[in-house]
Amino acid sequence: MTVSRVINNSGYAAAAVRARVWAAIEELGYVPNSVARSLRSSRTYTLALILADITNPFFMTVARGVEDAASAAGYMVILGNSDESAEKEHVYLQMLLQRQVDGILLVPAGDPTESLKLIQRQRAHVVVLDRPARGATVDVVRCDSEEGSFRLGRLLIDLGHRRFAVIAGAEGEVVFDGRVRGFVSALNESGLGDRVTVYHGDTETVFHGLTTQSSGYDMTLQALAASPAPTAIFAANNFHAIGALSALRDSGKRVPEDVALVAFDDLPPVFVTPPFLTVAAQPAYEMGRRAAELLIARIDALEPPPFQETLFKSELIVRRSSGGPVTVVD
Amino acid sequence: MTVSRVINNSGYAAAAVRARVWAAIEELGYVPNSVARSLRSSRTYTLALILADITNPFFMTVARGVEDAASAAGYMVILGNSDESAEKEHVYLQMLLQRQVDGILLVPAGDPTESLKLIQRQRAHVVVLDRPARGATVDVVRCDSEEGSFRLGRLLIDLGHRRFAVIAGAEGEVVFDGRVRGFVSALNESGLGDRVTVYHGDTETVFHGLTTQSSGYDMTLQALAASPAPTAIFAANNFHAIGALSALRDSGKRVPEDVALVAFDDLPPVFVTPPFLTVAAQPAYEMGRRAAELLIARIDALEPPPFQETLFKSELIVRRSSGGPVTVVD
DNA sequence: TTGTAAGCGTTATCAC
DNA sequence: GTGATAACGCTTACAA
Repeated sequence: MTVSRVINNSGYAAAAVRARVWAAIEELGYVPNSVARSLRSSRTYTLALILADITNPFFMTVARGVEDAASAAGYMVILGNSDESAEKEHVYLQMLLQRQVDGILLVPAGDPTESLKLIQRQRAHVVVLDRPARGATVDVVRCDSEEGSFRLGRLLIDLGHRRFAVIAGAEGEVVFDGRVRGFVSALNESGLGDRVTVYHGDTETVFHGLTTQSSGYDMTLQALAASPAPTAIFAANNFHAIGALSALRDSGKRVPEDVALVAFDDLPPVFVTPPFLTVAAQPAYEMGRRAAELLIARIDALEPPPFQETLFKSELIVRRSSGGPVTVVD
Repeated sequence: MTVSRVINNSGYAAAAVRARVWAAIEELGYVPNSVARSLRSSRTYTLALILADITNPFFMTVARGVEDAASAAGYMVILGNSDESAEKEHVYLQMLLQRQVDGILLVPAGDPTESLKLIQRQRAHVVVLDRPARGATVDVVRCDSEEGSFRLGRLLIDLGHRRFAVIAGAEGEVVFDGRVRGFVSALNESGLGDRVTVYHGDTETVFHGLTTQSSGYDMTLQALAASPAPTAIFAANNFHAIGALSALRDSGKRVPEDVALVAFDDLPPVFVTPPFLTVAAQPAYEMGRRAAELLIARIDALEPPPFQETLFKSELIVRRSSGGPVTVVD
């Protein structure tokens, strides 16, 4: 007991005793057992981060933000890749709740209600990351994709484009839906709603690096074959954009001279030389950090603060791929 | 007790009782507490992965391999970024050992002996990843950088190059040293050892995305200013390579027509379109997976298998940046 | 200022 | 087949 008090620096302990305790700790190489501590205190100082795939540069950056915030507050982070499978997510959740993690940062694979119910029944804390959680009572940290996509649409319109293609993931995926909606509503607002064709990948291609990329490739070829062909393409995420770039190159189209290309989601600047794509970039690191901070604040809070949705704005980064003003005869 | 037996499917339990137990579990939403279980069994089914920076595409891929192997075996993974700081590594280690993780996958920031001593004193298991652990009794999983770099050197020689620059991280960093050594020894073998200048970044630039990139940029400018100027450059990692590409572009040099460029470490294909760099690529995913499998095998082993070093070969991927045969008058 | 008792939720052991 | 008992290592509450 005295040792416990010394280690935790709580309660009384004579200076002499304290010194002796530390000496003994040093000599014996004693390491406190946090498992026992957790059992007693029902606090593990452990968070979990469930995301689609750490291999996606967006999530990788989010993860770094989460980890930084967590470790600054003395928490550790367990990582899980759901691969956009609600079932995998469910399995992770089970394991995590058994482990009594203090909180979970969840990028939900599908409809989050089931998962949230599970989590909240165990009285664990959650923050939903990157995606909306309609009608649920949780903290949400995400980026306003709709608004970012809207601005990309406006940009293309202002440059003079009048024929558009959108290449996106499966219909019904919240994230893609928001992006498509934002882009299209910019067109609608200018009375160009009938000048756009939206291509959807299948459910397999949701955010999976190579898969999504090749799906982006295929859809771009389709779009280019249409008549009249689009003069501008909006790729709903970075993998799609890369696939689109390949397809355009293979079709002998120059970007941006022949076809303009804009995308949602930036690639970290280290990877692309020179940065080329015009994008609406999500503040991935900040999102991760904020989500973790929010979660920790909720965990530490004596009385639960009201739930809130933190909506980041994406940053419009205009680079070469969107090109300059064009004159479209149509 | 009976409940415990039913849940773990161990020992006797009448079918009727078992059914009643499961029914009750369902009804009450009972979730077993693995913290208590761990306290009792001194097994947490948790691994830790300490790496330099998850934001590095190499480590990100390693992490995915680790996570896949771990979750397949029922383990969870705690992630830690050391940022190449031995001190941060030490802090993580302390926390992890307190948490009684079953095993640690360590990409050591500096000399690993201290860390290994710490880990082994707690009777936790370790696998050292990506870097050698000279003279230590541990499992090591890494890639033979020296051999891969050697082959890149040979490639350039065979193409006819006779003036080389090497841009690398700080001298004394094991990883860079190996790569430089491999490359230079290829030159030595052909009597070209005096035709190479090796540039070293400072210790700040070890594997940190933007920092390393800009250091690669600077070193490349230096190399190009030398007289006679190199006709081929070897970048010791992917960030250096990207910095080199920028510097070459900004200097008006075409790659590979004016200067050939090869690099160690590939970038995942999603990041680069079209794949352009000639590289010695490490099998990052496989390395992570294998390391985790090895660690788990050791944890589960009744009697400890002998320690082993698993040395992967890097794959030589010849792409455009190395160019075709050249005739160097020198 | 220090130490005793009890309990956190499991499971190994052994009686019933 | 089932259940009582103790123990894993810690901390809260209270007694000395």
